[in-house]
Amino acid sequence: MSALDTAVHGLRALIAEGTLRPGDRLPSEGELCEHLGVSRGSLREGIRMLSALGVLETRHGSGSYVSDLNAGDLIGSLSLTVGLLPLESILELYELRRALEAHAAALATARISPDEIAELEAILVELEGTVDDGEQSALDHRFHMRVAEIAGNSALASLLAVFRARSRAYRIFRTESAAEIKVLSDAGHRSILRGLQSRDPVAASSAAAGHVAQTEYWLRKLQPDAIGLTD
Amino acid sequence: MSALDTAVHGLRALIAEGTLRPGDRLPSEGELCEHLGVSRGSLREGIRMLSALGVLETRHGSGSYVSDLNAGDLIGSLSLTVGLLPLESILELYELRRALEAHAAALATARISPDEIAELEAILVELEGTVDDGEQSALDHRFHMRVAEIAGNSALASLLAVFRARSRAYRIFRTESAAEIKVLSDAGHRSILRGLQSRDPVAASSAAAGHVAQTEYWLRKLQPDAIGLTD
DNA sequence: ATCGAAGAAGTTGTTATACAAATTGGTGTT
DNA sequence: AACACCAATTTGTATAACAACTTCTTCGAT
Repeated sequence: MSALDTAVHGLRALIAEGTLRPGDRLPSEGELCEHLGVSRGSLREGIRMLSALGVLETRHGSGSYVSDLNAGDLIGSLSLTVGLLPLESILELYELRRALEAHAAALATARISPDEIAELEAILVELEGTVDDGEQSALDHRFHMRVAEIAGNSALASLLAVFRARSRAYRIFRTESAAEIKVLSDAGHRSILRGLQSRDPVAASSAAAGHVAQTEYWLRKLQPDAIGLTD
Repeated sequence: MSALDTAVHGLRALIAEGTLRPGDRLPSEGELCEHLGVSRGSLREGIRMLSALGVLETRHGSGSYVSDLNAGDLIGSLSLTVGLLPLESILELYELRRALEAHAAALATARISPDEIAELEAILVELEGTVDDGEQSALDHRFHMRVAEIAGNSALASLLAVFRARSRAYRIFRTESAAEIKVLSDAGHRSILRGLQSRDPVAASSAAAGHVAQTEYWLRKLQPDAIGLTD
């Protein structure tokens, strides 16, 4: 077993067995080196691996701390890498997104409050009133994020946030089909909101699925044009 | 910007802009240090972060290589950390799993072949004939994994594999309700397979959703007993 | 007594150096 | 052509030293 493996497994074990709990500060690097029997360099590489995965957080001059271990944050650690996926993988993620957005919409119908309905309404009004592609993208993002948050499952919201972050890189609102896209996109959002208002989970989820499928269709169609900045 | 950030962003940029492609070997650590202007230690920490996320792979004595960048492998990198999540998060993941297994079953109805149906049938026969909890868990795992693979979306299959890996830690087949669980579990699997055989996506997906919901119910109910080995 | 500045101690961040361990490619022998 | 061997390259590991930051204590002024 390599020194790096020793460090990673050792640290992970300290958390898994409860010796270190979320929020706790790890012993200093010096102590951990002695405890695990590895050099400081190897230990630091191990700490970095776990911090890349969202398990640890390090503060310069203070120490390393165990993160709040929740599904949402751990899933969020994927956001650094999804930007590297090729278009083929993105389309796979769209298929997932379709199922997840539909599920989120269905869950949201059961939990949404009048205030939240008004909030979504306000977002849509603003979205329908703008033609700037950057604003459209941002408001579209906010609308879907709020629905996912209202659904009340942080893992679901994080997963959708990761997927959407990647999708936004392909700016379909900037293509020559932008006008047509906006009309159908606005209608799709309205349809989702109607489903939420009437507390009809089937209507909301099918509207969400249809909306994502529509976006996916445009992305496939405009693929050559849309691939712009990978950020 | 810290030296570590310089290293991570520098490496990521080399991949994002296409200078380094999947399968390529990175320049040696010495060259990268000079190119990025950081020390070897900082560079190595950066490489470790990206390898923890499934973007790079390092071979002792040979070099570091860019991984096959696909959604499945990147999602698979979560498997190291989901084992650290508390039960509360696991139940969130179950809700996701319910939606995803249902989606996978629906997709599978459209793509499954007669051979694959026979394969699933064989797994169920074996599963129904055993009472050993380890075998039951393994066969249950194989059945669901095959369905996810047949669905043809590697990101979906990986995500479900990650979730299921965590669920298996809570060995509900070993509780005092094992007998009752086995009867309903077997029936649930049969129901899913019937949906696949008849190529009825609604039947298959609702059977899958019901099966997961049933498992989730048992986990909630047996929570105190079931929490055994986290590994 | 309270507040604030200064400083000491502790911790992580970064670099440099040296050597061990593994792979790779070539070389020469059979 | 096959094999063993060696040399070069590369990653793995350890150690040392110092910089940068945080935290807490101490001390002094108000």
